[in-house]
Amino acid sequence: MPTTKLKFKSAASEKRNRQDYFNIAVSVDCVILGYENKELKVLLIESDLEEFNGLHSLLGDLVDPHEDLDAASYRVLKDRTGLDDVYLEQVQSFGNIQRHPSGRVVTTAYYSLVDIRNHRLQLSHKAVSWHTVSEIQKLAFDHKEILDTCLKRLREQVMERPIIFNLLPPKFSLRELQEVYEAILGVGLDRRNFRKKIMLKDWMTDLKEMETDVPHRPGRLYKVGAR
Amino acid sequence: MPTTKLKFKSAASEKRNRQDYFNIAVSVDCVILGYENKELKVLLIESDLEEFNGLHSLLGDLVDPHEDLDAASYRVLKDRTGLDDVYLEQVQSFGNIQRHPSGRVVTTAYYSLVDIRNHRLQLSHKAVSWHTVSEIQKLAFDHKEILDTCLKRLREQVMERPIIFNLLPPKFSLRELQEVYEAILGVGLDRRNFRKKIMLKDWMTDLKEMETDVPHRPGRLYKVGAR
DNA sequence: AAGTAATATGTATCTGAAACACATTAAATA
DNA sequence: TATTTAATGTGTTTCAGATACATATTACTT
Repeated sequence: MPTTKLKFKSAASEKRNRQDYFNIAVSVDCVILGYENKELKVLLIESDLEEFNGLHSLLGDLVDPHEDLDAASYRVLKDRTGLDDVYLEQVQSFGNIQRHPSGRVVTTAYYSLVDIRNHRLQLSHKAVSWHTVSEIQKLAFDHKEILDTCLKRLREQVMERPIIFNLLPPKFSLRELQEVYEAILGVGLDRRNFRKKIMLKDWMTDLKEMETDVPHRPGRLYKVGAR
Repeated sequence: MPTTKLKFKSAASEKRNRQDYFNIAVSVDCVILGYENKELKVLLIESDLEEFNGLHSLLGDLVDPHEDLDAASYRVLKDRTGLDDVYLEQVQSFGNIQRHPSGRVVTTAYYSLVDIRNHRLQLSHKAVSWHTVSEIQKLAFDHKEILDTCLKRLREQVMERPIIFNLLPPKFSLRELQEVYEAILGVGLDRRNFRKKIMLKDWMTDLKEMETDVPHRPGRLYKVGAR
């Protein structure tokens, strides 16, 4: 705990005392995304606030004064999913006065991509469950806006950086990969053009293995990573 | 001031009481950018903390519990420059434990583009001044990292959205516009290709006027906005 | 053995980006 | 007044990436 006074010299800070400035709580909210049955899913919890009775909300928590902001989002993810080696990226902060009915809370949103079929994934609580992103109409707090903002950022980044593989199992076919892209981008893609484009990026390695248990001609399997 | 208890149910929040969670201060920091003499400039203030003696820092302030996060950044900008109709965009939040030597402060960074030659622009304080971005080596706090992050975002957006015009006076030539792009992107651009590309965007209107007071053939003047 | 459904691959076309050259204009200079 | 200078203003060619599109192949199913 700091004992030194914070020094800020604006008009606003001069007319208020130090205690006032610790009347804002800081939280993180995680948009934890998964992919299953050709649909993008997000992990939600039933809101426990009366104001939001029946609505779901993102997974979040207040930030401990002794932990880094990023660390708080990793903690939420670890607590809720059991996973600690996942992709997590800060998107934006939301700080309207009235966004939390119980008090002033400024939250920072992160999005994360996890493999739903990963056997280490264990949900922390019965009230936590996967929801199809495209079917979500309304969420508690400003969480629908946060979700939409994170999805927009994800769509912008998904062709720029090799992050999508976090949604897939270690071995995957090009068909599966394309279906994930289609679920995220919300458009159909030409298979031949998709393959050329994705192959040029050098994000995957051919495992020289074939799919099994598919009711049709099996495709090649790939793993993430060059070489 | 909320009287209801904040309800959060994680392991971390259960083992701490409410007061602990108001021990994080929230601030905003503004990367206020201008353009002059073919160089990108940023508005800095001399740090008043002993730890950062001699170093400059970005313009920021603590957020008032009764103001929106975005409103706080507008207030900082208004207080420091006198301008209230400027482009301002949130970039990212920075929340490492030790980023502020006097206590725990989570800050949200914004960048802003202003016309240095705007006559309404008035700096609030003698210690506030413009610095050439490319010459900045070190800043107080983590402000160098914040600056770099904002510049990166600016470079990503400058060809996507018509924001660069905020750096220019109401009437400008294509040469001036290109020079601003070159200053931001840090590269030289081909004049003919630049013109074609920028014209296709429909961001500007031909004023049917010519430059005056230039020691060479005068160029056409444009203003921002289609039609 | 035939049918089905998916994999695998190649080519022609279009669009935007990049490279590049010359005529024009106004001011400065001789 | 003619010449020089330095910038404006425009067009074409080339290249790369994106898009549109068709046929042969393979494994399973019937």
